[in-house]
Amino acid sequence: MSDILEIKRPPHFDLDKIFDCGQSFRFEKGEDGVWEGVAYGRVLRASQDEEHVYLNCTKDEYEKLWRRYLCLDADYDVINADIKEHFRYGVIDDAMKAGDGIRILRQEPWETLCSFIISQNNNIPRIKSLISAVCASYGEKFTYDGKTYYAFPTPEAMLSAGEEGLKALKTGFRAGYLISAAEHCVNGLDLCRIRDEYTYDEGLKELCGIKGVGPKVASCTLLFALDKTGAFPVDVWIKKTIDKYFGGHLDISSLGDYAGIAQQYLFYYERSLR
DNA sequence: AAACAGGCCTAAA
DNA sequence: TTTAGGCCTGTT
Repeated sequence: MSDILEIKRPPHFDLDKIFDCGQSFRFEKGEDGVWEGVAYGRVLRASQDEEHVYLNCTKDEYEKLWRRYLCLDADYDVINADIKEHFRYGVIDDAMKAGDGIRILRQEPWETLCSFIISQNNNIPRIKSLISAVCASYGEKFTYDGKTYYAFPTPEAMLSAGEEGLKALKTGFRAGYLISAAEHCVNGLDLCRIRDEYTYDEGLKELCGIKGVGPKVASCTLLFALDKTGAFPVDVWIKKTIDKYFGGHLDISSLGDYAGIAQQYLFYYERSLR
């Protein structure tokens, strides 16, 4: 077994909500209560109790990668206070209470883009199984702790899989969209540059230039991977929320720098009512 | 059986 | 510029 790093569990941090709120698709909770998944080409195992969070990494790896990935570098008291200032409707209080503990992960840009391309017109179990199939077929295989895992395929690997190769995995009409995204990335589209140098609006415009990427997929990529916490993805659940609590209209530009985190609270809350 | 699932594209007004 | 159908596949 590898080293286990123990860190103090901060307020507003709950692995169950983080991995179950719909932002990521490659983590599963084991019988032992440990969340396991592959990100950035490595296996992460994470568990928690009241006081601590436990991670299968060294202090160095934590500082370099997982601290940021898990968004343990952010102060959610500050973020939550900002959200409360920007939302005047009562539902936000219920949503923040229900969703307390969610953190917006910093996922891999390319993987996130593809994941949300795959998500369209699809349900979550199927999204997960499609992503898993794409990784197993075209991702780099590696071994960790005696078990086999697959990284998410690179844009080059996705391209060489070809539309037919992806369709064989039952991705359907999304296969062409994945190829389109891969072409953009292989031909110079630098997602990290969108993260580091572009505004939200510039990033949205750039991503929507990819065939098969519209406002929803683009804003999910901006929010879940490219550090644009102001991005506010509107899917069917958020549409429902807007109709139900906001009189059918919501001026997204007035919601502040953390609108996307509020969106995730609202999304989680509305789904919890099912 | 028909509708729907964490949208987007295309064609047509 | 906005609005309806259609789309791969699977589940209810």
